[in-house]
Amino acid sequence: MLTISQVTEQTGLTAYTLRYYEKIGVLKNPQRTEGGARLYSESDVTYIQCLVHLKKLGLSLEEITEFTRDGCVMEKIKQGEDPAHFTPTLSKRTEILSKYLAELEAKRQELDGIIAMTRAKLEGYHELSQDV
Amino acid sequence: MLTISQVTEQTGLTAYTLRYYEKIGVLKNPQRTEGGARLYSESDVTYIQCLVHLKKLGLSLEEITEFTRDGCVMEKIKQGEDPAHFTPTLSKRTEILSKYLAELEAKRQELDGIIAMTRAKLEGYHELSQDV
DNA sequence: GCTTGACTTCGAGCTAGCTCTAAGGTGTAC
DNA sequence: GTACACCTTAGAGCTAGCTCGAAGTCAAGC
Repeated sequence: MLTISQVTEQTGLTAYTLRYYEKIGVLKNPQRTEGGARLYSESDVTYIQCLVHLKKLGLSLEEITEFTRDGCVMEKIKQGEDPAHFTPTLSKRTEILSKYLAELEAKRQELDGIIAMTRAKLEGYHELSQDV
Repeated sequence: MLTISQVTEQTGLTAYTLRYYEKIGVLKNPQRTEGGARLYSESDVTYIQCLVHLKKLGLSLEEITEFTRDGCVMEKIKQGEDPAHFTPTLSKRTEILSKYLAELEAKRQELDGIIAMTRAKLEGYHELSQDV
């Protein structure tokens, strides 16, 4: 188990930000010491690192919460809770995830376009500096 | 030449936003009618559409301004201004663009990772719904 | 027991990026 | 000439996402 300052080192987020995320519900309440200090598990940290990745891709905290809430359910299933219990919502969750996947892939196409554009521009520069 | 409301249709930005971008220097001042109304050229619109793309990728307005300012110089060169005039700064500009390209490619790698993760999750769902 | 340092909460303050309101000007249609 | 749609400006207001300060608690070391 890690303290908040250890988590800041591993994730690049500040302690302020971690507490803020907790306050607004993006992070679930972590365990506490008897004295009340936060204790984060390895899986908490993994979750936070995933969150940071998604943020870098331009997703809002709200979108990330929606996105990863899904993952939590998957974990529950894997940890042995009866999947039949979830089956009614499973198709809905599949739908959400598929939608996200499509969005991510659109984003990637867009990104590829920009990359190609940038490359072309750079080549333009190269030609200029060689010809002149 | 297009009015501001025609530009909102073509770009998806509101008139408020377009004027705001102009105020903070993200967009250059467009032409005006005698009455003072803004008139946007086709190339203005192309520029704005590019801006919107970059925004979707999570770039800040500041980054976009830095990024696209570069393109303006390229256009000047192509329009016949003496490239020798620019040669001293050309290597600097190449450097900036290269840095951006590297960033974009890192972003793409990250995105690919997330896409793979999402696909794996979806497959997990599929197996569950078939097995149970 | 006292200092030190890392933790706590609460709430105020801050930046980016819009979004809107109010008050007024312009231009075309009837 | 007046109604109406559409434009203008300045500046206030708003949300997201932090960021910080103040005041206090707790555990370890001297």
